[in-house]
Parts: sequence; C-alpha cells; structure tokens
Amino acid sequence: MNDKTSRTTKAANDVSAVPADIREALGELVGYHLRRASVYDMNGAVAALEPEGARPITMSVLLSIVEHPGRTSADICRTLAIKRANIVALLQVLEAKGLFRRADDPADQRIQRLYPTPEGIETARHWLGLVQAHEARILQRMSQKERRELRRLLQLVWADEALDET
Amino acid sequence: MNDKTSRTTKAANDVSAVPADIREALGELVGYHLRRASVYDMNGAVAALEPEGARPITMSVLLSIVEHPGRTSADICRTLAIKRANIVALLQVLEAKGLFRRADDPADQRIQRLYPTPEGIETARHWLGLVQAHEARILQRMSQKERRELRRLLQLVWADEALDET
DNA sequence: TATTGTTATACTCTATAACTATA
DNA sequence: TATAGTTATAGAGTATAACAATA
Repeated sequence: MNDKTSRTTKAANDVSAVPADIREALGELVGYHLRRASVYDMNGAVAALEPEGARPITMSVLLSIVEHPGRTSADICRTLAIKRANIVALLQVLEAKGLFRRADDPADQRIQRLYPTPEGIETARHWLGLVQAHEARILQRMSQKERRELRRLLQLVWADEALDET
Repeated sequence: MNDKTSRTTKAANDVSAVPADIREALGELVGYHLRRASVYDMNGAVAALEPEGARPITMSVLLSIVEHPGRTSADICRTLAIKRANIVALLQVLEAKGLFRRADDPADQRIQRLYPTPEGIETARHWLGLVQAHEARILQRMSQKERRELRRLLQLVWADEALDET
C-alpha cells in the first residue's frame, strides 16, 4: 500500500519545533536554485547531443574553435575554465571526426593553433541548433525579455571568477 | 617570453571565416551561463563548508531534516533529486555527528523517520550562515530586487523537472 | 623560469543493479 | 508488485603531478 496521508504523523507535522530562521531556508538560497536549474539544463543538453556522440563540453570546445579560429588549446582551457589535461581527450574526439585541424605556429613551436574545417563549422551549427532547441524548451515559461535578464544576472554571478584569475 | 600580441597572426584574426550565426553563439546560450554561475557558486559553497567537514549536499540534507522533521530518507531523495543509494553515506556522517536521530515508524516498518537533535538544528543554522555569507559575496553585484528576480527565473527553469517526475 | 601539450592517476559525484524486509 | 534502506560497483567529471620540448 501507499497510504501517505496516514503516515503523516502528528510529530512529522509539528513545525513548531522548526525555528523560524531556518524554515524554508534551503529554498531561499539562490545557489540552491542555481544548482537545480543547471543540473536540469545539463541533463537536457546531454540528451540533446547524445545522438551526435557529443556532450555539452565537446560542443563548447568546438564552438570555441569555430568562433575563434587559431586559438590554442591552452587558450580554450582558460576561457572555459577547464584543465589542460582534460581537453586532450576532447580534442582527440573532435579531430578524429575531422572537425578541426592543428597547425604548428611558426613563431612559437610549443603551441598548436586550432582551425575548424568546413565540416567542423557545419557540425558546430548543427550541435548548436540541437542545444538551442533544448534551451527553447526549458525556457518556454519565460519571455524573451526575461531570458535576457536571466542571462544578464547569471553573468553578474560568475563575472567575479574572471577577476579571481589574477 | 609571453608576447601574445605578436602571436596573434592574421589568420587567427580572420573572423570573416566565422559565420555570423555562430559568432558568439556559446555566450548567448543561457545554459552556458547557468553552468558557469553554478560551478562558481558551488566552488565557493564547498570552500565555505570545508572547515566544518561538510559539503553543500550535506547541508541540504540536514536542512531538509530540520525543516521537515519526520521526513524519511526516500522523501528527502525525491525532494533533492538524489538517488537513495547516495544518501546513505551522507546520513551516516550526520548521524555520527549526532545531528539527527532515526525513529522507526510504528505503522510502516520499512521506513525510518528522521528527526533533528538540538545540536542538529544549531549546526544547520551555523552551516546556513556560512553559505549565506558566501552567497552575499557572489551576489554583491546585484540589488535585493535582482536577487529575488534571479531566484524566480531559476525556479521557472527547473519547475518543469517536478512535472517530468510523473 | 614559465608555458604548452601530454600522460598517468586519484578522487569525487552520480547512476545502476541487486538484495532483504516490508507493504 | 511496489517501496525503503542498503551494499557494491561502474562510469563520468575533474584535479594534481610530472614530463619533454620550447620560450
């Protein structure tokens, strides 16, 4: 059986024992909603890209290359706040699919500049479309104005991160 | 040396190769900023709770118990969207610290109702204060009105998650 | 000395499967 | 059959340390 109402005992309902300053405290934390919203969004983004054999971070790296041809992997890591060690496998996947090529820099032999291939640009567009469709779904309860406002406020939150990176 | 400007070759600046529909596409995704903001917030929350030997999820579970005395662990898992298997170790930590007690339900011997101890309530208050102080820091660029608006918009994002759980 | 790209590795987080007891 | 609590375990995700080559 599943008689939830009968399970709700008097003790379980005795909210008098709950201090007013803690009542509903979790739900009042912006960070809690940030986390819940981000996880919900990420799950959908992962699902949207799964048929493509890609994940959100894979798309982010590819978009970084397409948006800024000639960036190095270290540049991308700084921009996306990921560790250099962890981009290696991601680039191997994108390279195996022929979505970008590496070019040695004549002036600095330590670095490789990354350039998207035509297929890379087309794939980036396709993946982006899938994620945008997903995003339209999770933001459907919001007006365009509210979406812009949400993005603006989120930027204010992690704007400090860039400053911390002294 | 670190002469970044000289490294910026003509090819790297040739944005003419970047299709207009993909230019700045990543930064226009709300999901990208959701992720960046959430990770930034979580890092700070982890740091704020670390001296206490607690993590954000530990605090969330304790707050759930304090806010709703008599909830079961399965209830809390549904509320916080975590798997039952993963709350076991969290509860062991909280129990070892004497922050809550388990009480068998007389009407259903499968379940244990969780009740906070006085120390549990006090600790919840303390941990909450640490996280609230962290939150005040990362939201400092926002007015109170903007903070409420951000929370409202975030709730709209993951409001669908509850509906999906049919 | 510092940076790049890379490998190896450890650690955390989360998900799944399976089990017992109970409803 | 379904749920609660639990154990064991696998898989991502992320972090650190170390290395060779180059600046």
